[in-house]
Order: sequence, then C-alpha cells, then structure tokens
Amino acid sequence: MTQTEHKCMRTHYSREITPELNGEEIIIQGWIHEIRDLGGIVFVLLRDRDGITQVTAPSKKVEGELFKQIQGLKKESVITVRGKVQESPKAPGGVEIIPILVRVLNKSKLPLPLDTTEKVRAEIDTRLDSRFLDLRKHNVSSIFKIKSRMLHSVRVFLEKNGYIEINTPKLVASATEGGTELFPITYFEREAFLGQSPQLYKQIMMASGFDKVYEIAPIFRAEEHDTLRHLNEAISIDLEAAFCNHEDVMQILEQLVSNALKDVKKYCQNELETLNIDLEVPKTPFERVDYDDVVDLVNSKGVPLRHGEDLSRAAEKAMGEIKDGYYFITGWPTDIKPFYVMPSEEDPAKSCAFDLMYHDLEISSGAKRVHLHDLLVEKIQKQGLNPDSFNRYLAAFEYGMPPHAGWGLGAERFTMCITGAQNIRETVLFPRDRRRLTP
RNA sequence: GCCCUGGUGGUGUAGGGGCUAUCAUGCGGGCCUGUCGAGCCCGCGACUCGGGUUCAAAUCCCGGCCAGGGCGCCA
Repeated sequence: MTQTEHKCMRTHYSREITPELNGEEIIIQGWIHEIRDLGGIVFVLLRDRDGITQVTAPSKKVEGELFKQIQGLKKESVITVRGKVQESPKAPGGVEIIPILVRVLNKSKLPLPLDTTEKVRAEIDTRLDSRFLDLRKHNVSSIFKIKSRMLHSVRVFLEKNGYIEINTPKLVASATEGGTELFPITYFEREAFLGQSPQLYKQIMMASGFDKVYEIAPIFRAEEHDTLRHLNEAISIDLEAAFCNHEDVMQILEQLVSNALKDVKKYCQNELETLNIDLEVPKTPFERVDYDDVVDLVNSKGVPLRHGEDLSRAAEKAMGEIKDGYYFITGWPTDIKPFYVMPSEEDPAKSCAFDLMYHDLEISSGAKRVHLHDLLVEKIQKQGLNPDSFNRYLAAFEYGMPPHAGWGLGAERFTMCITGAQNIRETVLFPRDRRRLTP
C-alpha cells in the first residue's frame, strides 16, 4: 500500500447515498458491520459514522479474484470500497453498491469483546471497557453527537448574549471552600486539590469588568456516591453575570435550555430518530415552585420532608411524580445554601437561590450572590469556615464588587434529560466513578 | 460508607452437592444467488479468587475482589 492510499478517498457517507446516484461510481469507507455469504452472492454491510450501506457482490457481476476477496472479509475490518451505485428495491434503503475494488485498510482481532450488531446486548461495564467498539453502535454515538450539539448551542447562545468564555484553574490550593470532598494531589512540595467548582473564580471575575462570563469545564468531586446520576468527574456549564439578580440569570438559564433543545431537535433529527426520541421544546418561562410549596407537595405524597431540610432522593422522586418537564425550585432556606448565596431582602431566612429540575433530577443550581464584603465574611464564619483562607477571594469584594448572580448546569445531567439516558455513564465517553479510573 | 442481589465460554444466559454443565450469539470449517436478527450441517470455547465443610463443591459456609440495584453523602 502506498502512502497516498492512506488519505481519505471517500466520496460519500452512507447517508448521502440515494437512489438518485444510480449508476455513479463512488468510494465509501468504514467498518464491516456484517457479512452474509449466500454462496453465489455476498452481502457486506459497511458502517460509517452515520449509517450503513449494503455492498452486494453477485458472483455473476463480480470478477473471480474480487469475489473471493469479499468472501474472505471479516467483521469490523476497516475497508475502502469503490463501486457502482445500484438502485434496488430489494436492498435496504433502496440502494446498494456493486463493488469494483475492495481494499482492507486494517483487520480486526476476533472474536470481538462485544457485539457491535447488538444481537447480544452487553452490560455497561463490558461496554465501557471497550468503549471504542461500543461507540461504533449508532445508538451510542448518537448520545455524543447530541451532547456536542447541545454544547455548541450553549456557546453560540451565550456569545450572542454578550458572555465571554473564560478558563479558570483546576489545580487549586484551598480545601476550605466547604461542602464536597476534594481529590488531593501533589503540587511539587505542597498539597493541592482538583477544583470542585469554578464558583469562587467566576465571582472574582465579576470584579474584573467583564460583566458576563461563562466556562464549560470539568469539575472534580471526591464523593463516594455510586448512583446512576453521579460522577466524580463531570462537565459543568457555569455562568456568572454582574449587575444581575437571580431572576435575570434564571431567565438566561431557561432560554438557554429551551434554545439548546430547539437546536438539538433541528440539527440532530437522525440521532433523535436512532434513539427513538420525540423531543419536546419546552415553553419559557419555566414554572417556579417555591420551596415552601415543595415541602407541602412532597408531604402530600406521603414522603416526610421537614421545612429547612434539603430534598432527599424520595422527595425528589415525589416531585418527579407531581411535576412534568423543567421547573425551578425557588426560595430555598438560607441555612442549607452555601455562604455566597444572598439572603432574601424581605425574609433573610429565605435565600435568592434556585434549582432547575427536570422531573426528579436536579440539573442546575444558582443564586444571587453576596457581593457585600462584610456580610460575606460573616456568612463564611457562620458556616464554620475560616475567612483567612479566603483572602484572595475576599479581596475582590473590597474594591468595587458589583451585585451579581449565576449558576452551574451539569452537562451530563442535561444530556440525560435530552437523550433519555437512565445512567449518567451513558453520557460520558470515559466515565470516572467510584470504581472506574480506566480507560 | 450502609443495605440487598449477583459473578458460569469472547458476549448475554440456564442450572444450583456427584451430569459429558443448558441455550443463544460469536469464532473455525462446509453447503447455499437476494440476505436484511439469513438458513442448514460439523466443530471450538466457561463455572471470580482464597480459605473452609464434605467421600465429593461451579453448587453450601467465611473472606477478598468485581459488578448490578437502592440509599446516604453530593458548598
């Protein structure tokens, strides 16, 4: 094989081959999905990233050497096929390729660690071990094409709305932010940690004059949770806006969600079809449910929830039974929210924090932040944390910090909502959970 | 971290003190000119690891590891 044969010679993807191309000579490239050798005629199903094309080799129409070569092909080998498009009602999709030349670019080891045709379903663990093979299945790759489009849509939407994309450090010194467990790492002669959230950094950016910022980046949480909706490494879509309150950023959030769904519906028709999903684009504004009412609603379902408690899993499920689609929970008690959340002016026991829910899943939480230095110090102390370890953060509040608000949206959880995935691991190429660190 | 369940060919499973360990798919070989979960024939390939009970353990008991489900935790 010469060097030039390595470059992409493909003229068409499977999806582009229509009966109108009848008689044309084309080149397709991909993997051998299946071979059906009937003796005098061989069917080779060639799979590329969007679809499958049938290559049909009748012994009468295909010369002896080539016919023999085709009979000897193996599953999941990578091949290039030059051939003539043949319109045929007997072929899947009404078209097939009569081969003129077949070149094997690389063979696959057999047997395969999992069945790419899904005659035998593999478990998620087996699939993740051989993720590259798992992703050859269109129903698996569709999830990631949708995730890609969603993230693209989010970026376009935020840029259009004047947001500046920022990058904050993932190697951090402080473990004093409170809350979640952090992953400790060695930073030369010191201990450092992997960032749990860009929260403090994006707030510091509010004192920079950028006004509106967002970041799409990984967050790391060392919690030993082992559920279908938690990861130890996830992608967070974070946003912070100055001269805004919680109502303003809730509006941005609901518009962003609705817009992303609209774009996915528009640009991912094939993927949605593959996944058998009829995507509904929700109308804005989303319903707002006050925390006080949530307590009553949950209790009315027979699930115990005391005022002042965070939602248990049972409480979330109860809400999922009552509410459909996307909705906000507002008016959270100040006591169960972090120090940087602004208490409500009318009733300081209530906060300006909100969660965005989809059925029984929390996909985003945000708030109007505390922008007053002294109040922030007071709140840090109240939570049993040491203000000294927040020096660099607090300094930003001493030289003209505007009022601001923001939120974080879990990219994987949002992808679950769009694709209907029941396991968050389905929405990450290489998930990191309590047990899995490879591949 | 807690509770429950499980670990059998490459994959997905049946069985549950003594069997030649079930079936499907796969893989290898053969037949077959319209397959599309192709079909038919022949063959290949497995009891998670360590200890214990027993004449005998894949099966029962204990522990490890791993997995599935649920919960907790998740500023």
